[in-house]
Amino acid sequence: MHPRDKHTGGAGSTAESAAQPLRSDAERNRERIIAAARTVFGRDGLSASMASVAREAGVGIATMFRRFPTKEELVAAVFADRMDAYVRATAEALADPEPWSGFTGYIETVCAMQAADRGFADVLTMSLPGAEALEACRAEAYQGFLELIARAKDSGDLREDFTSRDLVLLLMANAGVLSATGEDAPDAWRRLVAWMIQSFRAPARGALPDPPEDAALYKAMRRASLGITSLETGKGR
Amino acid sequence: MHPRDKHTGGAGSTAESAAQPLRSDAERNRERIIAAARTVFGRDGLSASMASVAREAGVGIATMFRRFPTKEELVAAVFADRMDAYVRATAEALADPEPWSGFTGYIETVCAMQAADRGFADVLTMSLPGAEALEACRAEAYQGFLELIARAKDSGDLREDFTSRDLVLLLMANAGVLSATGEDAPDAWRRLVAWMIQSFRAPARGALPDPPEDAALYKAMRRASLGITSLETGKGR
DNA sequence: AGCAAACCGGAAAGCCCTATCCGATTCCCG
DNA sequence: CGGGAATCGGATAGGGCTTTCCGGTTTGCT
Repeated sequence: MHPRDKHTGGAGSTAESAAQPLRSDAERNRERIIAAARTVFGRDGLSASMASVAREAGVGIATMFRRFPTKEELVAAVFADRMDAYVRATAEALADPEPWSGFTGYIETVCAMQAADRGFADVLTMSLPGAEALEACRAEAYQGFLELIARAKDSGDLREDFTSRDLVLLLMANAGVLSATGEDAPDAWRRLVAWMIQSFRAPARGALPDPPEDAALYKAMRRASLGITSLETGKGR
Repeated sequence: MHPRDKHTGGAGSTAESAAQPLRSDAERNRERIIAAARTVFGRDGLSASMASVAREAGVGIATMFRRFPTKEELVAAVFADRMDAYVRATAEALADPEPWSGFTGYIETVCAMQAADRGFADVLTMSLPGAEALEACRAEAYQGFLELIARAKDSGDLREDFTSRDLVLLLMANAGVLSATGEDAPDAWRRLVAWMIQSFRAPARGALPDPPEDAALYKAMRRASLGITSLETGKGR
């Protein structure tokens, strides 16, 4: 009766906590893979290939897929701590006695996190259906952000027509600026964010087109999920 | 110069030097390729492969490369008329007696053009060193936009700290929103643009981080250009 | 040690892309 | 209407990426 049998079966792997301990060499490789993925995803975004991560890690391709059968599992493992920080940021923002500076500080923090890691910028603008832990964090942060919005509106600093979807819009816009400017203008995003934040401030300067529906945005994020295997084109009648 | 001849029938195509008329079947295929590219680039952006265009056009791959040895040449041929419209938009905006509405109308028009064609959205945010005609149009439109800015500042409607680089930033941000939302929230971009335009309006609501240097932005656009073979896409892309 | 399970990583299969080659086909003009 | 030249497009070479398979190696427990 070896406690170390075939394992797994059901338990996924995302939450390694309760899983069977890996053999020492396997665990070592796992760490190397995650470290390599952190580097590669941070530099190239989530579009980086699994093969390039394996190369960077110096392990065989098979080892890569054995440990992380899907890219989403790898992404979940790599960005778990970033997502924790993401959630923590809402708590910190809510701790700010000043509603408006809490609100703007949060937005700046999140956008800065995007700027610091191209992979994380991608994570924030696409849903990863296979990584429940990440999605749960996203939902939690979302709740916190709703609270930030409410506080900032109550204090009269935030425009009444601001909605949580506007943050998603900003994250997508920021991701666009970041991926376009890259290393060449690493602070360009700060200017975009500043423009937006000044516009969010009450009083309103005019009407705005309606924001997209929640469902539509969610759908968009899912569609974008992971160009895993063949971007999305595949057309060809 | 804008008089880019329509190359209908007789002579003159985009870059073919002395321009000897193509044989009828060659010309027919050329048109089919451009039409197909218009469709494919519009749907998938410039990251679409040459092969997929050839497939869509129903011609052999070799025919594709014979007519358009580089992707940039194809892009130039496909978006020549779009770029003309792009330049024309500045003239129309300058014709508006109201400086502010001319300014905002121009921005909205350009962003709408991005929304209408993912390929064009890419064209506007990356430089195509190999497509001189397009780059010339870009430069011409740029001059016109400088004029729009001057007028809007003179009338006191536009913030003094707005610079032409802010339009580039907005185009990149808009491209990000468009590629993230796609078909699922096709009007989301309008909200982003409205937020930004309201922020551009004088009086200023606060200081802004410095915009990126012109050289840095140009470098970024060049880097993004069209990396020989892959990278993004896939961006993604 | 000694051994079996767990693990490693190269190789291979399958798919898509770029770019070039070359025999077969089509066009155009005399 | 016939022939040479311009074109066509399948085929091929060369790379990447994903995913699976399998013989050889390492680990950990007895």
